[in-house]
Amino acid sequence: MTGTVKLSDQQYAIMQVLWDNGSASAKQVQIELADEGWAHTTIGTVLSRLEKKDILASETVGRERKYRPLIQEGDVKRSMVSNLVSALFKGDSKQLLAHLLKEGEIDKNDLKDIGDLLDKDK
Amino acid sequence: MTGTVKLSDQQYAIMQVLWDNGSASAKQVQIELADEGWAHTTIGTVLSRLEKKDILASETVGRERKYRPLIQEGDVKRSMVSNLVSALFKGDSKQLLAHLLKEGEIDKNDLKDIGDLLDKDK
DNA sequence: TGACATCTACTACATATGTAGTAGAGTTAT
DNA sequence: ATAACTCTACTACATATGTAGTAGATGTCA
Repeated sequence: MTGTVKLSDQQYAIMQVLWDNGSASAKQVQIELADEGWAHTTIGTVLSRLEKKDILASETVGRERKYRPLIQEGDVKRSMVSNLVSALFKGDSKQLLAHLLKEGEIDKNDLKDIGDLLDKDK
Repeated sequence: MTGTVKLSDQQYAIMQVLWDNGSASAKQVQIELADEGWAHTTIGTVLSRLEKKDILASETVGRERKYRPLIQEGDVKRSMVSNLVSALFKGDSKQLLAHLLKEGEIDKNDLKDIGDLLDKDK
């Protein structure tokens, strides 16, 4: 069981860098997330905390300390989306879909496109 | 601007009772959320905090203190879904839709049903 | 090798949240 | 009226998070 993982936006953004790269140094994270304007020490703190919670592991490779995710992005997504659906849509994903349509986040064509993709992949 | 509202699961559950009823007393909330097993004082604390943040208002009506939401459920949903899509799906709602399909949360028939509904409503 | 640059670990502090006890005001039943 | 009950306000405390400074370890360049 992967259990329920829930990350803050900040934590997710940082994990995203690790996922995208397989693993990364604090420096790399800092560079890729430069837009956010977080102090490098802030990134370091968040990384340590995630390590303490076994969400990632770190090891020194040569002179670099590499941070490596211990959980899969897909698992976290599943867990977080599922959590949102439970909390906001009474556990009914179709209501989320309906919401997306109603808010114009997606439209009928998107539905159709994805339906077509499914047919093809099958 | 409604700004960005983000509620914890617990806060959302409590607001949900207010939204469903227009407004409600702490007692009512407590009863409707009995399953959660929260102490009534816990509900009270959460209600006060939400009031302090102008997410709800309270007024004494007769001998009852009624709590009334100051923000709409739709706005909170929009805001929270949008936040999730930004954080997890690079802001692309279609990716969320794809995720739901991939995880089997919804299937092709759901897509079709909703598409039909849209046609009808139009 | 000594001054400087890097990087991580540790410390610090404010806010948010989960959780609930206690006190005090008001209500009610006998 | 007085004891019992109800309800909210206040207090309390632990954990999580956002944010970042400082110190100490290590690496690098002149």
